[in-house]
Amino acid sequence: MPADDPAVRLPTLSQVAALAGVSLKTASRALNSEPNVAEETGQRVRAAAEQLGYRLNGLARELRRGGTSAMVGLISGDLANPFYSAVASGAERELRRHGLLLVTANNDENVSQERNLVDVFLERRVRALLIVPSGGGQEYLARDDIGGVPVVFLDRPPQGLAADSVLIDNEGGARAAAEHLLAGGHRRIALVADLARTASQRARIDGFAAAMRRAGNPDWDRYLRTDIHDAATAERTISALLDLDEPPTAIFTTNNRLTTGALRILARRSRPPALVGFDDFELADVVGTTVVAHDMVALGREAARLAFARISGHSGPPETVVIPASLIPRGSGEIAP
Amino acid sequence: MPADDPAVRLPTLSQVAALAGVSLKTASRALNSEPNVAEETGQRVRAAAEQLGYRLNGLARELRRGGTSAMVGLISGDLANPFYSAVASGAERELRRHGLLLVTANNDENVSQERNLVDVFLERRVRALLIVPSGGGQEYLARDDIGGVPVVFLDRPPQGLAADSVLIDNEGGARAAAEHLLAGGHRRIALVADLARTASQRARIDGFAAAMRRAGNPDWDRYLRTDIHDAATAERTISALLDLDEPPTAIFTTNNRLTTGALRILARRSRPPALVGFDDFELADVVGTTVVAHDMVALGREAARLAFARISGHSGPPETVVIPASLIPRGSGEIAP
DNA sequence: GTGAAAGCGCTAACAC
DNA sequence: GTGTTAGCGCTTTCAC
Repeated sequence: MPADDPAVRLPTLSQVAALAGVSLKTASRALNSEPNVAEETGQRVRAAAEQLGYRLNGLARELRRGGTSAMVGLISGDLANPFYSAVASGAERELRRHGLLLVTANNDENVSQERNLVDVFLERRVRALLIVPSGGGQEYLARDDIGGVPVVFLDRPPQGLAADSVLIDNEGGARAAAEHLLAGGHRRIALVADLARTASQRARIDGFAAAMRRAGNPDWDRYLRTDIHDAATAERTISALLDLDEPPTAIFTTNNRLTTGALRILARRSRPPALVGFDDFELADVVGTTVVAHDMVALGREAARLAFARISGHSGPPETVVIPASLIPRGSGEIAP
Repeated sequence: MPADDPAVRLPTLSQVAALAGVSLKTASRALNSEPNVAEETGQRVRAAAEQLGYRLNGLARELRRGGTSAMVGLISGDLANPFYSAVASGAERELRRHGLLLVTANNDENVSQERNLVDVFLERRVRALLIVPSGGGQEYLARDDIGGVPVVFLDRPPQGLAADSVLIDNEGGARAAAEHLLAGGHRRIALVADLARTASQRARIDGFAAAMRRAGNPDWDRYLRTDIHDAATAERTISALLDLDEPPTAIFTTNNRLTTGALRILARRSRPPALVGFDDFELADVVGTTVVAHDMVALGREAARLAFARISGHSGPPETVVIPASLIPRGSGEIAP
């Protein structure tokens, strides 16, 4: 039996109507529990639908209702990264409460791929777009150019565009990390950061730098390393830092991937430096890693909430929700210089 | 400007055609690069589309082409669990290669919720369903009842139904864990397992049990604990095991969540028992945890591949792909009794 | 090479 | 309370 055997084609509403001996519209009314259907008629229609195994064709409904679907698109980095999957989890749960479906796509941290995905999603007539931008300007997402589809930015603010966004308090979190290490007596503190072109990394670097300057620690940037994007590079970078003549006595890593790399290196050292990492992670409590934590599931949830408000017709100026970030001491950040 | 302002409605093909001064069908042909369009005409149509910011309405196309969409649905547990998000990541990447989109939904580990989601997905006319079943029978997914939509089962085989599936070598992996601990001289080995009603947990339990019996270790089930579903219960269960008069000298946990719970408890013990966990996890190398590892991204990828084959018309009997599971010694599993 | 007409499956508007 | 007609935006047939 070939896969496109017409015998397995799903029944349509008019087949249900025919079986029930009513008109198309009456069947529609009955199945959508609209008013003005006799109890007995409704009964008969539902029985016919049941018997045929009828399922509404959502495509047809949505086309008729205005060419818009029940889907919300999420464009982010790889879901294999726990940061993005937590966001997806929070968004999906919130959307499901409103009968909306989450469609995910991986931008491969690549701007042109991201633009492609936006086009793909718009063609599928998503109701809203949630984007963790991988960089670059987002002017092309101007409201009028995308048919008025609401867009919410996650983790990084939009560039060249005003739109709803949900951000982490990157600057505050990084400042807290710096102040914690300074208070612990550290002066030679290394900052190991990811791609400096992303706004979130920049904010973390800036927050850290501000705290350092305020503490009268001006040449801290001897130990500044940015654009470290993968774990292997992080490991090499940190090894090199520790092999300096005057090695840092503490390290601040600005995301979970870099923190993981750091842990691999520090585990092999007999007298490791202090470590604070941005982003909490599974087992951080077991390993005893001090982190700047924030609720990533909440980030996704809030983004979905903003999107739903817009879908429901809420207008008004763009809103920004800030997710707090706070330091959790667990040992690694409390090692003395 | 209200959100439903008609001014922001996306332009349609006939508007493009009108602007280009050609018929609807010619515009369609030009934009789909079909043959029999004069070079100059195509030029004009593309210019008009560009000028209006035209985007194809995928809903309409798919309705006309037979009521089937470009989406593949994935129903699994919470994406916040790295197991499921790795599966989603692998599936999404593979589907994207074929122009398909992944729609995810969380079954909350709940059978009736899962049936709901299947209905929702079928209404949206997904091209295929990928399911990590949360339990129960799947007779309702019989091919003819769901309009011939291909279904692929992940991690757990279908019940009451023959269908494609991608499984982990649960039994072999569990056996390897048991044999490793036995070879290390352990006899009192605890088995801490999740919900025994799921086939994957059952296979892990069975593989372990078989190895125990073969080793002449018949009353091993003194230390058998099943239906431990959350980390807190796992922690309590393991604490209780270690407080027995004759405590186990080794523990085998049958998934990543339980392993995490075990690590929390063992970290506080001065002389911890040996530990082997099913499922690899981030930082397992840093923590030094011996695990039974398998490629979860590959699991998602293979499932997507099977689904795509069916979508492309491949018929034939159901296929089963088995993802190998192998033990990686990292220290915790090599502790002597 | 191009176009007119029909129709995918459904819902909205307006009869009766 | 029920039915008829039209049409969402597109592709398919068939004519020119």
